[in-house]
Amino acid sequence: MVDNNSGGEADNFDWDTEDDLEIDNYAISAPLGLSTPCGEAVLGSAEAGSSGNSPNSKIIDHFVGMGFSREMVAKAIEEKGEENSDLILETLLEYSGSTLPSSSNSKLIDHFVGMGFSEEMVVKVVQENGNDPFSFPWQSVFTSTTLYLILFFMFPGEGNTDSILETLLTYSALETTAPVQQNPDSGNCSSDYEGSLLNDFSDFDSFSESEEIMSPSSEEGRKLLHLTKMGYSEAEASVAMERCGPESTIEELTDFICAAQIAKAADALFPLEDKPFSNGSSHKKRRNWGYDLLLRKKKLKLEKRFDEDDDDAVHLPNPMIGFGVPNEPDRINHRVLPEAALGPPYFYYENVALAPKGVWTTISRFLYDVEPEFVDSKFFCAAARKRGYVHNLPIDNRFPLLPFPPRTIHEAFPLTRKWWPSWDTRTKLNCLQTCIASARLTDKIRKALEDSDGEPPLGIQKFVLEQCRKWNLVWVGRNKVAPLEPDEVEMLLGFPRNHTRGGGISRTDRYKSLGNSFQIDTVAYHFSVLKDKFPGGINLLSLFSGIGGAEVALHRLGIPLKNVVAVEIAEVNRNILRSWWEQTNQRGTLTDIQDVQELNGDRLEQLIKNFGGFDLVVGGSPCNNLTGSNRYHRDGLEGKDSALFFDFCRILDLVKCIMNGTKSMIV
DNA sequence: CCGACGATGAAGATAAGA
DNA sequence: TCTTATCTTCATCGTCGG
Repeated sequence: MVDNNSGGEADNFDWDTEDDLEIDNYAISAPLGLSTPCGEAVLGSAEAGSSGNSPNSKIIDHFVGMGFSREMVAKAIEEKGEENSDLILETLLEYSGSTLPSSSNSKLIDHFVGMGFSEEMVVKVVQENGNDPFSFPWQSVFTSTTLYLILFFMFPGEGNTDSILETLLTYSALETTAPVQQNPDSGNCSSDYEGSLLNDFSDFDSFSESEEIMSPSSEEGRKLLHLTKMGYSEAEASVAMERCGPESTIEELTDFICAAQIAKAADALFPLEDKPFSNGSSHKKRRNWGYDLLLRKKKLKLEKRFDEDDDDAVHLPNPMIGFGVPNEPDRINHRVLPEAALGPPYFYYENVALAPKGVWTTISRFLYDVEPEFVDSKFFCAAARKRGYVHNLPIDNRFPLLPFPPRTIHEAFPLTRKWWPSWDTRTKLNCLQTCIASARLTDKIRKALEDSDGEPPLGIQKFVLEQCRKWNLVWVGRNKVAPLEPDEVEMLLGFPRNHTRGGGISRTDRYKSLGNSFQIDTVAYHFSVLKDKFPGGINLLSLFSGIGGAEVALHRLGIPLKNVVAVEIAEVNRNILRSWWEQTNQRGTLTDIQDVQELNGDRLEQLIKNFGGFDLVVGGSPCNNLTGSNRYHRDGLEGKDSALFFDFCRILDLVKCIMNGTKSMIV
């Protein structure tokens, strides 16, 4: 029931997220309550500067000293005059929708009070959970998606994302966007109260949805009233409504307000992030990135409706050759990239092509609106592998790795030819997955075939073919099919033989690591354009590097690897890459990092300072919540693992900011 | 605890047909 | 062009034996 209310009803309004200035302006100058006593640290508007010289600067300082933002104070004085300080204070409190800050309490408490929670309740929760933003009952305020994004990007590397997600999942059934109303009488939030609040929401939403003829002004007034009733200040509500448009729902508005509050609070709560940065603008961009992301996400949510009607959704090319593959006509040699997508660095993102609807639209939007290139690796080797690649590499003058790998099953496994029945007409294998067929299945197939002399009945043929396709079985004897051996998978994917063998890895893990990897020839074809550009070698940031598909592809192209930073969670995979690195006598340096969470701005800054910047950022984030093979948790990009895509975005964005900052300092 | 094994469909794209 | 049939899918979970 609750889910019905939080179904993300989206209305059409112009959400101009590209306007960084406007976003920054809002995040910095919007009246956000008393939650950020040091808010003036980020206040840099001309308005504030000029007010310092005015006669009332003393009184401004007085209120700023109390924890109000300078801009807010200036506004209050402008409205009420500077004579009556009580009136000004009252106005300021009205703006913030809060009570007086308690100077002895932590910033954390102030912040939540500023959000509309009763101080009593906040103190209680903070005492119970400690000053840990991850322990706060955020789920009562945001939808799980919004919450995830906010926590994820505002506090990178802080806390355990798994536990956040667990909490989110637990509460997702009770999802609500209602903030707990500040209630001086009760001071706590009973379930009855929440229920009535939710009813209010459903009433309101259905009302606004059905009554389209209603005049905008009265509807706006109604929403404003609703928001203020919920504990937000009038100023917050009106700014949110202005930004979200006249048809926005209460859900959108509350999320917007809270996101803005959190974005600002993050600055105040974690001054660590406020370290002086080489370039001011890039720093500012860094700070607001999570917020910007939230806006992008919201915009997308709204646009989905249009996409459904306008058929603007990403659709797959047939044949799936992307901008072109070797030995096929219809090649595209030129494209215009959005300006924001241009390097440095080059980036390259990969994931399964057949993801749930809307996923690739999201991926593309988050990666600077670059159109994905969908390629099936069956044009490069004997196995299918339908993947989407979003990258900003040039696409002219690509060349393939030589020699060409075997392109058909018979070329790849010549010894199986004599056992291949005429009614099995496969010439290509299906996608190489992470699991293989069981011995019992191949035994069952053998027995079914042995029952008949010569040509088996059509029913048996159909069953056997079905299983062969499903499990990628090959014929290795009379009536005998078998799954591929790990070294055969290595060969098909373009890895050196025994790449994943030994060193303590189990057979199951070999299949798993290989099944999750790049097809080298495909990726190398795309990377080939870099060879002329980096004759002296390349600095590579390899996220979710797995068994080192990107590294192997570059190496096979003859592009020297100077400095490689590989981020990979699985120890067996890190060992495989390290082992390959040593076996191939690499001259460069390989840096292991276990978790993408470790890669925050400071760490990246340090790495970039050491290497002079990354030339290429590669990543294929987990697909297990996207692939059709997943029976249980095909949850899309918000799934437990596939959400790591947003880490790719985060890190890529950081790299871009830091490198541009560094560059402008040098030049 | 680890590794092997078997059971567990739905969502879309694609092909075929009307 | 629209409907229908066919095909494919970087997987997860519980159990069991060691």
